[in-house]
Amino acid sequence: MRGSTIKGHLDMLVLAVLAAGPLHGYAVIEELRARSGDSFDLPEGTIYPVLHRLEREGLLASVWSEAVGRPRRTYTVTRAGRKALAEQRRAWQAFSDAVGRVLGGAPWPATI
Amino acid sequence: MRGSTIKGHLDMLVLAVLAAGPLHGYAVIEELRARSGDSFDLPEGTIYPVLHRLEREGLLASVWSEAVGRPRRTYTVTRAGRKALAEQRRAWQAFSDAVGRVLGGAPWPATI
DNA sequence: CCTTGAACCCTAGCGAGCCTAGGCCTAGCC
DNA sequence: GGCTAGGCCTAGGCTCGCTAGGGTTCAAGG
Repeated sequence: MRGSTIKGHLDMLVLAVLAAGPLHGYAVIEELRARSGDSFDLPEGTIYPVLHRLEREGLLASVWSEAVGRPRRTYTVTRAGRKALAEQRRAWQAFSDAVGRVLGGAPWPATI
Repeated sequence: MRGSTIKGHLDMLVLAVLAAGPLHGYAVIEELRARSGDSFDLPEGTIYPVLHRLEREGLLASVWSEAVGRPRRTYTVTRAGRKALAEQRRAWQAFSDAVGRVLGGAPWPATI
């Protein structure tokens, strides 16, 4: 999954894995890779800025923990974050459905 | 559908509507809007550059026609365009499935 | 007649956002 | 000592959709 097919949906993906439980940044990358079945193999330079932005926007909160000398920053989804995630899931569904209709060639959704 | 959720998938969408039959640029916009159920309402400044690029890449071919004084450029999908579309459909399916797995929370696809 | 709006075409440049490419630290193994 | 894996970070590049502007003809309305 190269070339940024992901564009515009990354926030949702990060929020989704963190909604299942707090993780530190590096673990978010591994979790995304695992859940997607190796489809999403994102570089650190992609994830860290997203985490920082989401925290700045109040959708994530972070705490520093000390694990055997190594400092880690663990992120948790805030209440606002869960709300945003729910909204983004809806948007994804709408987008995905719309793409499906265009690809399917049907001018109107088959299921009304 | 604002904010470029579409990013990275627009080529596929344009190829898809043109694969159903030749259209001119303006009609591509209307067809995308119609098929998506008003989800994709793209400005001309988005579509025209894409059409030009796809033609430059050999995925589309165009002819100028004269319709009652108004010149039109009608686009057709080339053989290479159909091949690219097929590939992009596969990529979309893979992407969409991967997103589904991440959102679903399953580390492995439920349907093997 | 003149304006408005729809149907068509086009392009320069902005801006959001992902990624490349670098940098830093500790722990553990050879 | 050197190397890898686990962890953190950021400046800047590049891609690409979109904004904002430009043009034309035709039909309708004032």
